[in-house]
Amino acid sequence: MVDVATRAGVSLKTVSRVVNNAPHVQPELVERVLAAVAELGFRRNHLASSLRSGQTTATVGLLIEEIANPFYATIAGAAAEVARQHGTMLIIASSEEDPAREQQLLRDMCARRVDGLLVVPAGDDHSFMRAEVELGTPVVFLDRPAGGLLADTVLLDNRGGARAGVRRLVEAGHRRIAILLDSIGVYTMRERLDGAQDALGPAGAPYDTRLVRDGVRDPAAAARVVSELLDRPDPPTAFFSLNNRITLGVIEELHRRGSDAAVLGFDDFDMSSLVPYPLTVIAYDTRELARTAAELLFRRIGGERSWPRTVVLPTELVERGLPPR
Amino acid sequence: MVDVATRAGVSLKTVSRVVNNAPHVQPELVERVLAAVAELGFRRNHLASSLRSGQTTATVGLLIEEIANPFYATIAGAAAEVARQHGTMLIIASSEEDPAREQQLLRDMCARRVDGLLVVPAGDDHSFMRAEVELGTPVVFLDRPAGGLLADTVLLDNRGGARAGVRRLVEAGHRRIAILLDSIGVYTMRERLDGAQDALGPAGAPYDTRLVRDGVRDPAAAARVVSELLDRPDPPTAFFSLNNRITLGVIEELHRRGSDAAVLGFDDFDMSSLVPYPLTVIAYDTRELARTAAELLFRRIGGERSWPRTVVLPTELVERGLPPR
DNA sequence: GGCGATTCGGACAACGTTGTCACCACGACG
DNA sequence: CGTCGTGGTGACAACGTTGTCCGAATCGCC
Repeated sequence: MVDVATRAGVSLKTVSRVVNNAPHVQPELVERVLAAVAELGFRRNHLASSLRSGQTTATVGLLIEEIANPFYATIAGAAAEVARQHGTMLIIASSEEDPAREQQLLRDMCARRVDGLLVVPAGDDHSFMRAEVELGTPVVFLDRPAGGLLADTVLLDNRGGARAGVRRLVEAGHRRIAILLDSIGVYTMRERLDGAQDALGPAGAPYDTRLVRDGVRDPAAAARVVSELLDRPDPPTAFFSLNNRITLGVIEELHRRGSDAAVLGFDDFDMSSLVPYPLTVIAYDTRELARTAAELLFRRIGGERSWPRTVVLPTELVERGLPPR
Repeated sequence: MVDVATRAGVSLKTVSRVVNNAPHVQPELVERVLAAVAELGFRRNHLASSLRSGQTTATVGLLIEEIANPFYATIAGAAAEVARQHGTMLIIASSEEDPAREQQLLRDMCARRVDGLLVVPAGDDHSFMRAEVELGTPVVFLDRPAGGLLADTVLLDNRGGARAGVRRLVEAGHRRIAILLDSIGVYTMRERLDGAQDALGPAGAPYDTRLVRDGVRDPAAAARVVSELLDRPDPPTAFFSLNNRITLGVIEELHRRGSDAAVLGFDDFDMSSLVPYPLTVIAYDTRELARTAAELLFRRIGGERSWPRTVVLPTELVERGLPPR
């Protein structure tokens, strides 16, 4: 900027004013400065600018589990769009479900003085962020609640969705319903399982722990579990899979065997039209989840100081076929 | 830092040394400083640090078309992983295929003084970046080449892949091969089309422009085009779709009609095992594409000064069935 | 005990920018 | 004719950190 000022024959400050479109600068000087800027290829240093003027870096951080996962990619896309509308850049980092890494990444983002944070929590204790939050960095949690920290949160109605889906299975006459899940350690899984339990008991369909299988990590594992369950003397007539990776394996195995068991899956499918099986899913709007969280974040950044709130977004039961008992 | 220094009863500089793990500080003073840091909740300001020490911000920019698209999400994931190995954060932005927006985003990232840029180009003129590149910001282009700028580039062998695939169709006896593409304006599409042309001519299979359809944006459009082509008096016996969105629509329509035409698709499918159709695809390793580009970028950031190079990664023909003519 | 070498702390400036304030010229107003 | 306000400009300090350099304390050695 000093060089630009020298070249244009004005003071440093005048260059600053021109660069920031400040008023009260003679049009002629503006011309000269802009010419010098162009000639010297001057680019304003955003770091120095943020440092000096203090408050805003026009950057927000997004912490998710894994960028390549379509669910998180959708979240990132929606968050990036909202950020862009606010003239803000997005720093994205993956915790890979590792609480230690989550903590380190969040600290690093804070060190970069982001204006705010959007977090899909991995760990279950976020009290280490209390200092930052109290110092004024807004944080919005999404998909899962924070642990040990009062903050804005946007969730899906996992429990209600599971309840509605299982209720539907029961209405169709199913009583022996197998439930396959990834990991009971994950909040969303617990909620979905609780929802299923809510719907089973009152309906006279026992919640049979022998039909609940935890630790189903991938489609292949799901297929094996389905196979094993179908070989029981009293096989389930319906399968509720708690995420779409599992649903995929369930369908493959049922299809392979020519079974007509009903399938209910949490999470919708992109290519559901191609799935060779009548499939009912509990769907939700991932973009809406991220958009809601991001908009809440920017309201906080904009200065909104109300009490932290938790928003729960609805799920929808999408029936593409449901074989009765 | 001043407060920490006061509290620990040392000078500012000593705090700086402790915070940066510099040698030659008495263990006892280190203790005191760390205690003060903890008590006051001090966090180093990464902005100020980068500003002062000049060169590195430990941040790189990634510019893609659209985060939510699985192809770009995979790229982002791989790039983020490499970045993490280098202790670097990733700023991700979407150009949405808009050259003007691409330019603005790249400028913005440069203003943030990123250490380097990973770019999937949207526009076809990147000469506006010459100044930055010459000033020392390394840039690596991936998936598509830059326009009007000499820079490192990592590409896929689109042309070779298409050639091999179409050659395979021809070997299976197909002569009337329809080709469906998104937009001829996109580099990768042109390359794939050229590859197909390479393979058709010499094989005595005419490159029939009536069987080439541009502007097929989504699965529904693809299905309509397939339907129309099949209704011709002399329908194609094989379909080559130049991206996987189109492949999806082609398969849907063929499946609906019970047609036994062959399908060759560029891009692999996640759920190919569920696709109710024998499908041959030209596959490639998206993660490898991004990893190669990112590693090249970090070598540049690390100071490698060799002549810019272009790396072309191979594609692979994956046959999951190919009905003969 | 004197001397240089080693070790470590601290004062100061600088990174590139912007906020504050002061200044100047000019016209308006009493 | 003097004062006041206003538009236009610049000098200076400050943001939070780190590199440079100087000097003080300590140590070993002759």
